[in-house]
Amino acid sequence: MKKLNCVFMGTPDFSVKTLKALISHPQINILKVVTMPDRKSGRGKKLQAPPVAQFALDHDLPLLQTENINKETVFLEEENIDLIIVIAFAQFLNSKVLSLPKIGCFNIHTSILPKYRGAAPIQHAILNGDSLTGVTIQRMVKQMDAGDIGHLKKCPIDKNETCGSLFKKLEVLCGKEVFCFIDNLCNDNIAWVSQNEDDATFAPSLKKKDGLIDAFSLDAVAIERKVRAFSPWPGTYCFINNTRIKVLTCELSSLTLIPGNISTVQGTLILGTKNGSLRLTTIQLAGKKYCDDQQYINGLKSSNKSLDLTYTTEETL
RNA sequence: CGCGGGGUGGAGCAGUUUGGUAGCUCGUCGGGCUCAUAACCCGAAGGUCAUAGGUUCGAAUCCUAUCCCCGCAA
Repeated sequence: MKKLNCVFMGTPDFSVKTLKALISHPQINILKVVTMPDRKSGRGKKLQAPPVAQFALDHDLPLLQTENINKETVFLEEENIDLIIVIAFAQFLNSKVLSLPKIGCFNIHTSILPKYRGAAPIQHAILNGDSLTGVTIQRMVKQMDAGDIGHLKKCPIDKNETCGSLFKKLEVLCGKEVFCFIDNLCNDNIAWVSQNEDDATFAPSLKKKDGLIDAFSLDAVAIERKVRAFSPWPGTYCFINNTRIKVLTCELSSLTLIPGNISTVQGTLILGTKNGSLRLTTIQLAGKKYCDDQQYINGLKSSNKSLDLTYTTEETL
């Protein structure tokens, strides 16, 4: 049987496992890998290739790095594309690109569509305290994540799940499911299901500023979810004694403190919120390594610093 | 050359400005107290102060180079 000519579009680490899975599929021929251009990033602002680009280079796959695929005139003249697989690509495809492949464009999305359409479905699932998420493969249309669903695999969310741990689970799952989906596609064994627009919700990408822990306006349960949803990126933060700290992990506490009050109780660091209180179990001071609250308090005691701490939501002078 | 913080017993920190005995809060080990304890009391072990040079009678501290870790920003 003739192999399917496939174009893969993706950018971050997350999409590499799916590309790997596609490579391993006997009926897939990777015609081209499309990804974002190299960017200056990291400490020192060095030019860095996106993980997918690096993978393509390492495996001698034809690579196209572009800011906007819709403007790649040479690419748009390709005539022998059978399908396009898109996962975490961070670009919209216009109708010209969507109509390019003979079979279609398919997007792998990490939520149970139509819930959490958009860039950050995993984060929002944790943020909302969901116990179930999944991998959905849909036929792409002009409206984002709104196409007919051809494949769905559900995945539970543990109580202590962080975004990082869920990402790891889902990236593996994406690889497996895309393999399975290709099988079904080849065997013409897919029942396409349209999405119910009334159930659609939107999951916008998180920004660094969204990571602020506002104990005055959020309750303890919401903050605890937020810390998990924002871990490891972009991370949650607040200010103690006018120093920026990251909160890496926390847990609900039964102690009662007024909102925005922070204090050390039996060697633990407790923050009062709008409703309930939290123990900040792992924190990180700017320029320092992460440490648990006990160690942070040991350091305070040692340097004769006061144990009377002040919590704020922004830097003040 | 984007901006900045840091490396000191097992952990977290002070000490560096002004060079002169290695210090604090914990942990560990031993002992005591206790019905008991993560509580309390007494004692002990444990450190080439990131690395390499330099200045000096003398360097954790001052100078130079290198390595490593991290925050911001992207």
